Formats: sequence, C-alpha cells, structure tokens
Amino acid sequence: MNMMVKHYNRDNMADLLRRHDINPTHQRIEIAYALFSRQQHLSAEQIMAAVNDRHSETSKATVYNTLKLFLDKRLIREVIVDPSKVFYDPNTQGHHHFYNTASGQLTDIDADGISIHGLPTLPAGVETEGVDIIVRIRPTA
Amino acid sequence: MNMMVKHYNRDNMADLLRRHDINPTHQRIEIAYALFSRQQHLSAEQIMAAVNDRHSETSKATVYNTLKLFLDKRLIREVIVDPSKVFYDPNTQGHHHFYNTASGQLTDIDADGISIHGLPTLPAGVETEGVDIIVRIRPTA
DNA sequence: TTGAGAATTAGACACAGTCCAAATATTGAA
DNA sequence: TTCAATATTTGGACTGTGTCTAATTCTCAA
Repeated sequence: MNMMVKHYNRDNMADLLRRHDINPTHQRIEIAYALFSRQQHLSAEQIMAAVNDRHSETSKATVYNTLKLFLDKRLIREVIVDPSKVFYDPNTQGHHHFYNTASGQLTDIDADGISIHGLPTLPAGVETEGVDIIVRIRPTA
Repeated sequence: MNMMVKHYNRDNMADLLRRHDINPTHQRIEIAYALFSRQQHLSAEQIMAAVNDRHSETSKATVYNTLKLFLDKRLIREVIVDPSKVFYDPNTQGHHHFYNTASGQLTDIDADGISIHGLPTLPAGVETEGVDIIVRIRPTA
C-alpha cells in the first residue's frame, strides 16, 4: 500500500515523474495530475477533456505520446476490458476489476487476499508482466 | 468438456446453430464453421477473410451482425486483450489466456485445476457472466 | 546567446466497427 | 402456388480511437 502520498498536487507530480525517469514538462504534469488526483480509470478522451478543461493546452498527440511514455515507465497501467477504448489506471498496485458489461462500469477489486492456484508454468523465455482478473458481471436476468 | 463433437462440418454447424436458437442461414453457417473448425481465436477481419476465401460471399456488416448474434446466444465468447481489436473464441468452456504483449500471441490456459480464492461478493442485482484471467507475459528482459 | 536535442503540435491518415436504407431471401397463410 | 409479411443481407457512408509526420517550440548547457 502506498501510504506515503495522501494528497496529490502538481508539485509532487513533478517529483513522481522524476522518480520514474520522466522529464516533468507542463503537459506531463497535467496529465499525471488528472489521473492521480482522481484515482480513477480514465480513457484518453476523458484525460484530454480533463486537461483542456479551461483552455485548450494539450494536443491529442501529446496525450497519446505521454500515456505511452507513462506506461513504458510503469507509472500507470492499461486496463483493456472495453472493446472500444483503453482505460488508463494510476493504480499500479496489484488489483483486479469488476466490469459491468451492460453499463461499462469498471470497479476495483483489491488484490489483497486474492490468490490463484494451478496456473501452469510459463513458456520459456518469457516473464510475467502481470496477472489480470476480470470478473464480468451483468444485471440479473 | 464437450466430447460429443469431434469433427465440425457445415451440417452439424446448422444443428449447433438451431440448438442455440439461431436460424441457420448460409452466411451464419460459414461464419460458425470458420470459428469452430479452426478452434482458434479469430478477429472479425480474419473471419471475413476466411469466409470470403474463394469468392466474396459475405459482407462486413453481416460478419459483425452475426458475431454479435452469436455472442448474444452464447455460442461464442469475446476475448478482449488487444487494444486494437476483439478476438472471437469458439470455446465457451471455462478457460483463460496467456497474452504475449510483445507479439500479440494469445494462448489458452485450461481452467481445469485453476481456482481463485478471496474474490469479494458481487454487488446486488448483478450476476457473474464470467471470470477471465489474463496472464500478460513478455520476453525476458 | 546559441544551437542541438527533446517535446509538442495540427492535421492528415488508418482502420475497426456502426449505421442505414435498399435489396434479397424466407416463411407461412390462403 | 401466390402473396405479403418478416427476417436477413448488403454496399457504402460514417464514427471514433488511435497513429504518423513534418514543422514548430521549448529547454538547457556551453
């Protein structure tokens, strides 16, 4: 559990970026802030809207470039559950998801206390990047 | 385990469709046959290519309509691991996936012998549609 | 101050998937 | 068999994510 940071502001965003080997530019700070201050799953489109709330400041290309950079530096995760768009998740701690296929609603499941038994050994030459459990749910029939 | 059907041909495809409350048209039989005879994960584009191998017979709209119908009737499953396209899976038996994020390779993991402990209870008014485990792997660093 | 590398940008582009109204096929009642 | 109602398929325009590129702007060390 990351108990250290209780409150996110633009200053500790810069520190966070530096710690992940990312040059903290204005745009990168805004994008990180959008994700970390909300602690939610956001799509690229939602992030762009959040960042350009008042004045248009950050281009679509930069949003996508930056999200890819953050992924690369392991600052955020991708959540791929919706066939039409990717969600970006500021929580890189182990956790899983409920996904309501009717509403598109995505909810965290804390990984603490969850265990999986019986997974086969990995093929040679590869390592595990992560294990995602997605519990797909729907309104009771 | 579905031990009954060992070999798939267009005739038992029609039966299979009827059993799932699907009117077996030419196009639907071809699409079902493409998936079930291969027993693989295919994208819509791959299915269209398979079905229109010799002569162009089935339109893009029909491929998408039909896949949606098959999903609805629980004849096939969607596998959502690739941000750019959906895969369709003729295997609706419980199973999970290795997903190689570098190559896009998708491999089945039989669900037999795999158990998950500690999942929280479901929110009210919903039921589980399925539990997917995706083990994301990458070439060793 | 300068210039080289890093970052950002607008906008064209790619492409999976959707939508629609017209055409075609199927069915069943008479 | 015929006809009309219904179900299905179709081409093609369209949407919305996400990518690419060449030009611009920023940063910072010398």
